[in-house]
Amino acid sequence: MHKNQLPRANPCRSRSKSRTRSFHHGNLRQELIDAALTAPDIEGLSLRQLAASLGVTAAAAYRHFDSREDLLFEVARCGFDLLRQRFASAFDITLPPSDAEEARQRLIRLAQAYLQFADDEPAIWRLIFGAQAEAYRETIDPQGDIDSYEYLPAALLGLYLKGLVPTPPSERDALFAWSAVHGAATLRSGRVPGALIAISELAHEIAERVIRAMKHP
Amino acid sequence: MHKNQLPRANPCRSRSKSRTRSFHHGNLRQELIDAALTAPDIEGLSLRQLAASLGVTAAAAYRHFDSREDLLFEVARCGFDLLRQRFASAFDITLPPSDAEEARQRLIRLAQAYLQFADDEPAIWRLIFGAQAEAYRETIDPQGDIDSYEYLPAALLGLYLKGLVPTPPSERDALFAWSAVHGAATLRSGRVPGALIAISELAHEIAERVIRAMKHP
DNA sequence: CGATTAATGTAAACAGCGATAACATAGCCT
DNA sequence: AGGCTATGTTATCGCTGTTTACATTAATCG
Repeated sequence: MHKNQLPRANPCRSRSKSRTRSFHHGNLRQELIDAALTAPDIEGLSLRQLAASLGVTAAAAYRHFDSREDLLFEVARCGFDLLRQRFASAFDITLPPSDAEEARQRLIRLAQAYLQFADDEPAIWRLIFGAQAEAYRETIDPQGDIDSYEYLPAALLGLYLKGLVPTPPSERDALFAWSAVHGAATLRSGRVPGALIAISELAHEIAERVIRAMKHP
Repeated sequence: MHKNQLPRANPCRSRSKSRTRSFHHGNLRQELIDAALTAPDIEGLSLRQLAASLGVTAAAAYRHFDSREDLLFEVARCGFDLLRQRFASAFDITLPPSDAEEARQRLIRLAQAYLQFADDEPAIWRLIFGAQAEAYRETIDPQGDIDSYEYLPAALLGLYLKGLVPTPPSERDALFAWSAVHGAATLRSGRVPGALIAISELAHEIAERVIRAMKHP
């Protein structure tokens, strides 16, 4: 008596046009999530307008979500997955870095992925790191095999393995590095004056300083 | 024909019970702002409930604010001022640091003030650094003589003056330092696992690393 | 195949919201 | 005293999230 045995394609950002045929709808639920993901202000979304934009009544959405909050929660889950995918294309976490230079590049590319995501998807960024983010983050378990939180420690460990820093990275090293990147992304997305450097440059800058801060214990 | 000639006490967090006597109200406007400042979820506030909590109709609020957004804007202004006051009590910006140790302490205390504010006033923190923060920050000019943005550069300059770092702080040094502190505060307020160290310890850690990152250009 | 049932849509209603307009009164100024 | 302005109230509007009752489609099963 499980809830859903439908062949609902990939859970996030499914490209499937569904069965397209004139069924009631096909696969609302995912289309609602997808539509929300592309909205300019996700948290400010009106459920009625969202439903209407898909040619459907607001009440129809309640066949798939308990409440507006529940919908936003699922949107956040997909948002997290999109971020994780960006991390995944920054470097292959299953392989160790080939040399010191690649270890450094991994950190830079990770920072860049973070900053670029905040830039490309400000609405999603605000949703998953904004006001109610705790609630989401505490309850969301990773979609794929690899947790997003593993990438940064992995990158830092690579620095140590290739001799760029003298000691194995501690949890605090990771926390500091994450703070620096997250803060930079936040300030940038908030258009704080002075934070508007080019992303690649900013990523370099942060990575270099993070490494430097780890050099002398 | 200026808008308000009333003796409305201090603009932010006035303790005045107003004229108390049974006038229509006394000084709504400020009481609305004050009540909003102490709400657990400022952005989610209902203007009607807020007004009702002061024994007043919602429409009354529109005698003092153009809209709900306008009210939140003023609340944010006061929130910024509260943060500035915390900075002001971290150190006296009008005096140079007495020695190297005090220069270091200034940075630590500044970071601590930042983190403590996020901890003490999470709702205000979310309001002024949250979703629509850009709009607020772009339009709000400093209440007092000294802009909040001056403290961090001043603290970094102190490091240089007392020989703790070899070069004068650049704008990027300030940006990186701010990113680190802001990111740490954000992760902490978001209850990110691992970010829940004691504040004073965290402030130390960040300050030390920021200094370290500035040492080798 | 045909009937039952579950899944999924609509329509109508509710209270609460931000906002506006019309009206009432308290307190100040001349 | 008389009038003006500031500040409140009441009534109303359209929109929101949410629920209820009903309709229809698609899947299941004897």
